[in-house]
Amino acid sequence: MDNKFEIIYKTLKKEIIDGIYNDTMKLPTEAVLVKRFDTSRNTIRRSIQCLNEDGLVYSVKGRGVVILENTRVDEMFFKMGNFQGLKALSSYANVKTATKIRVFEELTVDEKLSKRISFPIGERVFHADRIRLINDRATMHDNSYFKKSIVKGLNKDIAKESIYNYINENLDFNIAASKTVTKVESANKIDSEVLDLGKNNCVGVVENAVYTDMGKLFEHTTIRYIPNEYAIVSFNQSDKDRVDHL
Amino acid sequence: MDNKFEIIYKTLKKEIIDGIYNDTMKLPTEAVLVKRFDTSRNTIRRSIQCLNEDGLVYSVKGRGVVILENTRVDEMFFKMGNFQGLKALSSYANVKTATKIRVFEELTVDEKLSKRISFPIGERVFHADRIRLINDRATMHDNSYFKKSIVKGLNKDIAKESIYNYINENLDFNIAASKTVTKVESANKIDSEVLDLGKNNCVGVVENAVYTDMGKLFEHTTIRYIPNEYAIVSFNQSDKDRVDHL
DNA sequence: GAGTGGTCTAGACCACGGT
DNA sequence: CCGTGGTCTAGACCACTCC
Repeated sequence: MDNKFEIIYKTLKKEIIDGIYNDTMKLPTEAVLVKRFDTSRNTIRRSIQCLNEDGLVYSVKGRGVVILENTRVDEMFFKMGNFQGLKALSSYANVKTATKIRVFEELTVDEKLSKRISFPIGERVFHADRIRLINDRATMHDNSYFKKSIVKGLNKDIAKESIYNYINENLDFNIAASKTVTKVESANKIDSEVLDLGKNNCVGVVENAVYTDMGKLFEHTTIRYIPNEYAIVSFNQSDKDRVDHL
Repeated sequence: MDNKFEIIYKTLKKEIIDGIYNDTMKLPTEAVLVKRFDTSRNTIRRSIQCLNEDGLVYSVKGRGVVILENTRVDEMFFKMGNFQGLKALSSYANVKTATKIRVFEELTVDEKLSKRISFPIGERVFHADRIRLINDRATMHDNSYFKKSIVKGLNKDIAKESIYNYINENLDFNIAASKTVTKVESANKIDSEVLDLGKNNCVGVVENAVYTDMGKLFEHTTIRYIPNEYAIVSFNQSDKDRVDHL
């Protein structure tokens, strides 16, 4: 799985991290890279685009491809694909995780639920309400709905382990993308009951809508998690022109 | 500023939102679009890439470009460029905003500060500590550091208004990108003093490192904000292959 | 004006999905 | 097998930065 543009991307990435361009803080010009890698300009540009998405470089017309200074933030950098994008602030070493199932049931989406999770009224769904324990502390509370028509054969045992493993290994679709809303809210009665909040009376909330590669929304999960344990990292660019006007 | 690929992008975006493709939930094939817009395939692919970045479509090799189902999340969708990416949950209508300056000073980065904000030791910086009021409520506390060598001539009056307007109108660089860490933390003593937390004892925290288009880190801001008022929205894709191994 | 990245063209071949 | 998107080439012209 190593395309030409990926090889070039990885090569340049390593060189940037190793500090080879620290004198100029710029990449060589596209023309130079074309010659060096004996490839076309489009392929070079594709590689540079990858570096850009990583937050390593930024291109300016007429000036060149500038290398962005490093920050402490980079130490925490990662890509978030789904709810696991919530990276534990504590190191992963010596972490004991477990899942406790509060509810696992099958039900039909009514009007109220439909408004909340954007599934059509009448859709049959699996509802899984789970607590995530880290080192015996209840740090996360996941409330998930899966479309039965897509995630066939889901059951309590699978929910206790990894639903995503089950999908990857047994079902005929792939997970393509997700849309996420992140908030901070006052803790409600359930939060204080099921999460180890300690003295804290607020939670982080992530609402996550997940899509199959057929374009179908198949999962909606609301995660409520305790403070001081998780972080989300992202890289953002001033959209040079395009504006969102949905 | 309307390139060909942008025109096509906007056209297709409108058609998707208008539901023209709702029967198949797929875009026409690239070949069809090439003919329709009388352009090259690369340009069509560029337009589709824009739609993809908006979270509207997802391409699958051999199958086509699938349109993603809509969700309630889309109602809140927006691009976050810097700290303003914290979108107020309350509507923007009838909102009175104000800024109160707690501290404005010039200082030199020492070792402790350097570790926190990734500016080199000895760098001269402006330090602005500001409270954002929305409808007379203290909802956000910004603690910002700007490199003096880059943001020349910053002063208290400018900090009271918009530093970004000042940069755009008076300085010779542009803002390129930012890296962000988002967390939830227990409120500290200062938080309870300066923010209208009410009964809440936690805050949302955004750490933001901002870059010029010369690749220079020039601003570090830590925003601490009250619960229940702000949300961050994002679109994420399963990186088909590329993995981050910095 | 010289050099740089941004847009665009018109092809080619490959890998995967569905029939 | 055919149709689809993914990769890649080898050019062209334009817009911007910087000297």
